[in-house]
Amino acid sequence: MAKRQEPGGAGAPGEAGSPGEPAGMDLVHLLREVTLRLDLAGARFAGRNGLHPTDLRALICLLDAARAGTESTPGRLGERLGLNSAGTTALIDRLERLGLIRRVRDTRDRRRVLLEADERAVALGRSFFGPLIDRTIDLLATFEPGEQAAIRRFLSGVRDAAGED
Amino acid sequence: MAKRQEPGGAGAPGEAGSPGEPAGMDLVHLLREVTLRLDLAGARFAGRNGLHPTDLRALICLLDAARAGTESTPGRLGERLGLNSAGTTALIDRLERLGLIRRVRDTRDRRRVLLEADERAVALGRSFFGPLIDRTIDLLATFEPGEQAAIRRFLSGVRDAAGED
DNA sequence: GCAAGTATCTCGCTGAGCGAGGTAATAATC
DNA sequence: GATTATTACCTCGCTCAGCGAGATACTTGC
Repeated sequence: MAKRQEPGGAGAPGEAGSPGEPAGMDLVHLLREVTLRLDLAGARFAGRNGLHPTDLRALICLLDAARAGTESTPGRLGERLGLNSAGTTALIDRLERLGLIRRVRDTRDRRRVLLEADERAVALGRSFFGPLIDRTIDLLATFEPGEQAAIRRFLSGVRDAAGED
Repeated sequence: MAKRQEPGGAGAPGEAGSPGEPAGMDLVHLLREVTLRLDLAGARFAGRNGLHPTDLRALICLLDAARAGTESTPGRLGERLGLNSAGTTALIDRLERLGLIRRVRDTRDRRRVLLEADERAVALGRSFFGPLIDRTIDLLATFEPGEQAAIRRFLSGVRDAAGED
């Protein structure tokens, strides 16, 4: 499990990855590994709570939107998760059956359905992200403000780079 | 889409996120968003190439192992992806049917099957990660060495934090 | 009021992944 | 060196997430 003990600084300096790879490549692999680990952690948590990885991702989207003060609808959620309308309906059915969200008809445009996250969903999200958040914030405290800004800028850049095709 | 335009420094100093959230929380959300985007990019790429998200993740694992000089077996792959043995067999069947990997009996321990990635798999992996790698490396070039080290250390920390339960 | 457009849902289907159990090969015990 | 346990992988039957196609309900423009 701890097989990723890189040479550290013992190898050729300035070329931490495999020979022949451009410098900075190790960071790309690291980033990839982070996403894989977070995915697996999400899948484990989801399974433990009787839901699927997609369900958890959907909850996160809904809580995100709620926090940002944006209204959530099936259409938006499906688009954000890369699901078609049928899959989105099934997803929302599952979440509603579990009592995590509610469907509410929009009174202005009565074709639309608004999705409201239940208190239970908030609690569930917190119980998943809580420990991770604590660890991340502790970790973050070990960095200088300038370093934190660099990390922030880097992640923003990667986010934008991943959004493009 | 660009709704995440935070106040910057205009609000209460040292409290960049929503009110009531601990400082550094914005970075946690950012990290989450990065993983979501990378996941979606992977799913899109997978779909475009006639395979599933899991298939792509499996390929990445296999290529990783090959790069690290480690032998790959169904058991290890399944464990790494969180699949049980039946699912792992089906996964390997798919990849083998597509000509992306080969099964080879280990001559030392003839219970074991070694998984070899085909040249096509390497090319496929490159075509997916290539653009992303280029952008990331370009992005990375805009950081001081000290900042790069901070990013590296942060990602390592998150990776380890996500690995624990 | 009617046609066109939009948001969501329903139906039938495919196939990824699971649980249970089977088959070789190796290791341990006598 | 036969017997039992363990390891590594595979097969079978099933469930259910997600897809494509089409239906339904509502809004908007003429």
